[in-house]
Amino acid sequence: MKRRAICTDPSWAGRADCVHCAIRNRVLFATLTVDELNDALLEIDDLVYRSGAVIYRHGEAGSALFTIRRGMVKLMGELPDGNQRIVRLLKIGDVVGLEVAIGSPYKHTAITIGETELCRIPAPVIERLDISHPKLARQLMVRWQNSLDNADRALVEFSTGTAEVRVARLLLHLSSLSKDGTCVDIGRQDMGSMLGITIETASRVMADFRRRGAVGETGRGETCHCNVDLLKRIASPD
Amino acid sequence: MKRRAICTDPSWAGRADCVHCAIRNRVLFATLTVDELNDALLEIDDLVYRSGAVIYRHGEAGSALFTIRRGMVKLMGELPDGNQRIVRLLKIGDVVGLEVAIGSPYKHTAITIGETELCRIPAPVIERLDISHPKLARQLMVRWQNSLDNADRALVEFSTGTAEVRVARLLLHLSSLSKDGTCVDIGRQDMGSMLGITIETASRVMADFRRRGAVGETGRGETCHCNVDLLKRIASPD
DNA sequence: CGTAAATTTGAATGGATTCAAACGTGGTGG
DNA sequence: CCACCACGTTTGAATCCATTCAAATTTACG
Repeated sequence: MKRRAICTDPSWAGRADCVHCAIRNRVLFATLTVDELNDALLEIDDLVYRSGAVIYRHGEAGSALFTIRRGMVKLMGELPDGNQRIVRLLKIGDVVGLEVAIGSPYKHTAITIGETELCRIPAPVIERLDISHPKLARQLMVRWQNSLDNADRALVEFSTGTAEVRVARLLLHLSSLSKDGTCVDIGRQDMGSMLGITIETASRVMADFRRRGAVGETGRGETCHCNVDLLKRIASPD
Repeated sequence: MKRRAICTDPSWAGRADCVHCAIRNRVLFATLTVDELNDALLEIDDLVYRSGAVIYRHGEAGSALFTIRRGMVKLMGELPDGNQRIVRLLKIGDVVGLEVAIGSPYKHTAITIGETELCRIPAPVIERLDISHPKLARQLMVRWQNSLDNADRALVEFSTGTAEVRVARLLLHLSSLSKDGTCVDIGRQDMGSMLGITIETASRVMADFRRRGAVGETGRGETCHCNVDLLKRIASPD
């Protein structure tokens, strides 16, 4: 189930437009002017999904793409034999479901990690803006390249080396998303699915990291503190 | 070293334009008209690289992108600690170095597999066409999505499961590029680098496949014949 | 408070790596 | 033409890392 909300950001709660959005300079419409935006505003919803909610499923005809305002989204790739793997983790400012911009059905199943707030942008809005505002096309291309960089990173960093090295690299990646060393604890299941290892191995490595002081508790159960220097040394042994 | 050639395709040898190109409907300029193409023709070179040649290196400022007319290209991703991994294999009709279209430096090191013929398209040509012909922008987006699909596939199919399963899936992928069951033999080194396994393991699996009749010789040393049905059964065990 | 789900830990197994050596092939120079 | 070297491939044996299966423990939540 998903809950409808007209913007839950405290700084501009109650407004239904992107103009005053706190993360506007980081999202798809960064290059559009206020006037240009007004066309699209009426059709853009701000939605809050609970943790573990399915945004869309692999193969569905894509009717909209999304921008992440808060939280995180995992894209799941599925094998013919059933078991699946996390292909990418998307964070604040990232676009979910970019493929609908070229009329393609969704290529993954998108699931939220933690309570997540999304702006839902219907495909026709993109089409319309695309024709009238060539700058948006460039923004879309930048997004595609960004996704591609992430995908390549998942291959090179998160699918190569020992389990220990992979976990270290993932923790470094997650902690780089926030200023301080804190990073969201994404659960052993997701960790394993992202790194191509089992949940038991992920758990063992994390337990070992805790013993060695590479990670520590932050107090809140959802986050953990990372010893960046030590993790870096583990991630690329000289 | 690379050798300059004004189109080596026998069917239109000697011509210096794309209009009569045998694979034009599969490449970037498929949607452009003859008139629209004429602007760009003078600056587009047709180049033949020998096997194992470096087209460009990771981090270089991208001055051009390329279309593959013949042969194959591997994109190498590099880890900070030196060792590298094949991120993607590009085939006929694919674009190499798409990132220069948004002004980015090259994200990989691109190396040819077998003698390979490329059309070199300078970045300014893309920029110019992009402004005057909005259809090209869409073609570029389609290419990006294509690369993304390949990247995701590398993760889900080629980096998950046992070595046996991965090799089977790679052979199926390679054989799907040609009509019959033949597929280019990409060498154990590349095979391992693509699947995240060692050359010894790749060699052992291939030897086993030969014994079981999953692959056979074609006579020429560069290609091998695949038993698609058997490989499919190995690739996804029920 | 009690049940379901996620995490942790242990012990045995298995698959891939590592290190080593043998093999085949293509090219170079005597 | 053949010896010789370089290079990629193949095969073997020992080791190591991750998985599997199982059980215990903790956490989340109605």
